[in-house]
Amino acid sequence: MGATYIAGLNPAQLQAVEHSPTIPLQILAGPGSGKTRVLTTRIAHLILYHGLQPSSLCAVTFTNKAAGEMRTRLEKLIGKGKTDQIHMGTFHSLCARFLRRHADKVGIRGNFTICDADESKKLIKKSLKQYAADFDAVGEGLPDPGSVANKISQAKAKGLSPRDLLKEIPAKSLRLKDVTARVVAEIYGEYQRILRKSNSLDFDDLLVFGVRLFREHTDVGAWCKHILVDEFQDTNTIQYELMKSISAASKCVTIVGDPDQSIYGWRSAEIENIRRMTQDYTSVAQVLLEQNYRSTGAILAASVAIVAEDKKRMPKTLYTSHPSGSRPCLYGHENERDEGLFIALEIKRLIAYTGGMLDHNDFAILLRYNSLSRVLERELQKEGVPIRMLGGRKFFDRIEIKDLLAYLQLVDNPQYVPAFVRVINVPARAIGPKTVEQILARATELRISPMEVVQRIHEGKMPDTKPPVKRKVGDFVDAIRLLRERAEQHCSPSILIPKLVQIIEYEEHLKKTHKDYEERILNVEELMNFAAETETLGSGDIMDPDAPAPTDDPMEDTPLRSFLQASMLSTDTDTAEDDKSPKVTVATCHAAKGLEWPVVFLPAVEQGVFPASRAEDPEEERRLLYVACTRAQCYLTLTFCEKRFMAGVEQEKSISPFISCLGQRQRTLFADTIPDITVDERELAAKVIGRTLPGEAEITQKIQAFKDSRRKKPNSSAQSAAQQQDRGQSPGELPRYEGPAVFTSAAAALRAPLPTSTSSNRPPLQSSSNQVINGAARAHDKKPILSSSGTRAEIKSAHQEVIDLRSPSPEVAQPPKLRNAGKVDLKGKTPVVRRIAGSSSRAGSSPDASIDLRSPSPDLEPLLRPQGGKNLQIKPRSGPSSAKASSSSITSFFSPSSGAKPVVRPTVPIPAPSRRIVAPIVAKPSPAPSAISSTASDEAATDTVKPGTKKRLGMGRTHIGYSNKKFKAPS
DNA sequence: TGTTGCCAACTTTTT
DNA sequence: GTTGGCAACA
Repeated sequence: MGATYIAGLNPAQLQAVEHSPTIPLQILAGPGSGKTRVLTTRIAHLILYHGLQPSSLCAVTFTNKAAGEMRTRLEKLIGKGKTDQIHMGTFHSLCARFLRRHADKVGIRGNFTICDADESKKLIKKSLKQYAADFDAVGEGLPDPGSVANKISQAKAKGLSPRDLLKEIPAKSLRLKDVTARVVAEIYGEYQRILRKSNSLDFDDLLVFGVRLFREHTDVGAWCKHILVDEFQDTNTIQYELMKSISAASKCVTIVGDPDQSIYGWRSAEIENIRRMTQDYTSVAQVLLEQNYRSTGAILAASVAIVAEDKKRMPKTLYTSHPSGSRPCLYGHENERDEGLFIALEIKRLIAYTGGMLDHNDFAILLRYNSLSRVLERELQKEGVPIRMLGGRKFFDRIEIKDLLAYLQLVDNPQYVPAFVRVINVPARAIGPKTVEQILARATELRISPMEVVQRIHEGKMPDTKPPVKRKVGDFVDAIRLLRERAEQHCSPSILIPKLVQIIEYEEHLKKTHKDYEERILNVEELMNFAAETETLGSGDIMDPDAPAPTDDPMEDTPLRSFLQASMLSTDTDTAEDDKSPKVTVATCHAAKGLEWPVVFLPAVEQGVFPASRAEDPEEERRLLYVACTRAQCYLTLTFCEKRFMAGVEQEKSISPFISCLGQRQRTLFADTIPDITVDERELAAKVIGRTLPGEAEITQKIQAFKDSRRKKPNSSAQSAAQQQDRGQSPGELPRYEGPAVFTSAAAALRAPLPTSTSSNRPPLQSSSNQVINGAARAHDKKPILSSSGTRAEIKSAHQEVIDLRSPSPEVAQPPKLRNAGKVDLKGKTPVVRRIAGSSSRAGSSPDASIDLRSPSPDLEPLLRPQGGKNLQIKPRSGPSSAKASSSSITSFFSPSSGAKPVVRPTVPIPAPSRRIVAPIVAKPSPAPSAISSTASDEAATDTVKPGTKKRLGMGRTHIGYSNKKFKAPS
């Protein structure tokens, strides 16, 4: 059938799209294999070809962002009208939608408030205090409320009730484990009671009640003729149950997933669900998408090598039609500052050497966890590399935002206790914790909400209240009442919020209580923008478009409620950013799922980070690294440090076992030098990402400009000379910096047993256009070409000048002494002033508000950060022989048998290599054997959002506080 | 009751 | 390097 929307699909993709709508289907899709495209095309096909009503389809994604992306694509395929009718969203948002409508069927009210993780943790913490004695009895302190919250969440994800938990615990046991389990079960019960009393559901409850709703009231899900689930490998038990109950009538399911990319086990995701589905549904078909359209062969090879070390993994064949390209770079640094600087300079270098074909939007730095971003951000800022932080609910977690939302929540749902507690004394009304406790106790006693209590006090209906309290709560009660009247007239939040801010004089409150009030006021404004945006998006996005629902509850589906729900269920990743200037994305590996960038950096590929020291499942960590690596299209750089500050302590680090276990292959899969961006290399990159290079003249000019900028660093020569002498070096001498990648790989190679399988040991440097990476080719695959022999890596003599500029680390390595000295001088006993993130360049920021002592003035800057000067021209590094010669000394240093604490560096300094191993480059990749023209398929298969193009990232807002530090690029 | 300052603990990932 | 909790004071 020659429908245009299926043009350009490869055979496997086509098979998935055209698969019978009545037979359950599993699409197992490797990274970059076009799964989102297949999913959306299948939806279009179900509607356009099979004639299914859009409103009879349910499409579930893992994040709002993915849902948005799917929506955009579908609108292009089938138009906005049809797209809007599809039930689309995350499991959570779908449940929320249906629960609003059918709340009464599961014993809740339609105006329930979604309790966020923060508030539930507070509730749990409060409950936990009552159990101090229990833990005292076993000689322990109270456990972390977060861990209790986690356990409760896990129980819910498995569909277990408090009673179910209690059943598993031996009665009267005094073992810590059992005491904890018992307390958790009891707190779980109490927590649920509080939530019910507050007319509130937490994230997990949305699913729990959702399952209950669909399972017990089959009519609620009767519309569903086909359900499609994305990222199925990350569904947990309750989500699986939800899928099952929604599809109970039709039994028609399509899932897309990749067991290799299962990274949410910690959130109770069950890879097992894939197998389970084949049992629960009859005659489930499987289609494998194994052609990668995203990455170069070398990147895919290295990524697959990492994940293939998981022996329990189902082996599969991934191949790419892209050429091999340069190998991912594995680069070591002395510390995280050097690492950050290296990344900053490498970003600049790649932009220059591609003549600006790449801009900042094309770069991502993916971190194992957020706190790794701190040093990195600073170094990037110093080098003027603009970044955006991606992910988290940072915006909605801000004090000022939570305060305002709490007011609105209270307006919508007066029973919601967490909001009441939060804002009863905001702005300060002299109602302290004691009074609040009394009000709460009163509420419990009278079986009414605390809001009702203060209303009665205010109205004088509560006789035994002391007069001051009556006076104090007056403003509060009036404010809420006024807002409620407006809300009842369906007044939109974008009007309500300014009104609220005005009547509680919130800006004045911020000025009084926060030094950085300006930022916070801007955040408040941003909240208004967000409100306006949700309104224009239309309620169809929030509320169920199906069944226009003339219910008896006049409060249902108010703009306010839609807004609150959107606030609770969205991450700021989903929301717009108004600053469209190109920025480097910094994100966690988890948040990067489903995204891709031409260039990806992966800092801290170290033991204790990959895998994270607290990680429970190392294989999941391995997969996480795999997911991160496979985000890269052209260039991938893994870095690690010898030393890193963690939790305020400097720790010796070694390279991640996920890399070192590769043994010999580490050297064939990864380069220990940064890629040499030759003309060929540039062209290859342009082809992979489907762009056109600027002319060579322009490129040459950009390169020259970059070189000049590295040479002419103001104030640098004197400073760096001083710096060098400080380190006992004479000016002009190469600082002691040894490319640790060399010695680590050497050490690792000797430590790890050699791989036995010859096929897996094959160097990935083949010049075929179609490359089998791992495992055997399947029958239905296009026959990939395998270059016959393990091609010897071509050794190119380095282009000296490029090397000089390309190796930024030595001349800019931080002398710790000097840095510390600077720190002490500046900070000393000076009281710490809260940092105002990003405000320094903002016009109108009041100069006396606060001073950021941590980012010194330009005059001090050179002292703290010596830059490479012209007297620091880098000598050619010595050749491979010397690197080899010194490997033995390093080996002993890294040898696990040497029990002594490792010294920072080997006694014999190892010069970094000038040897450059460059993967053979295919100038013109031949078309894939089976007839898909690479241009068509390239375009066809993009299954991800290109950062910076149409995607909207981050709440482009002034972020304050920990890990919210956004800075502007110095102009 | 509000404010300040110090100390300690904590840093995995998210709907 | 940041944040929250707690104690001491206004």
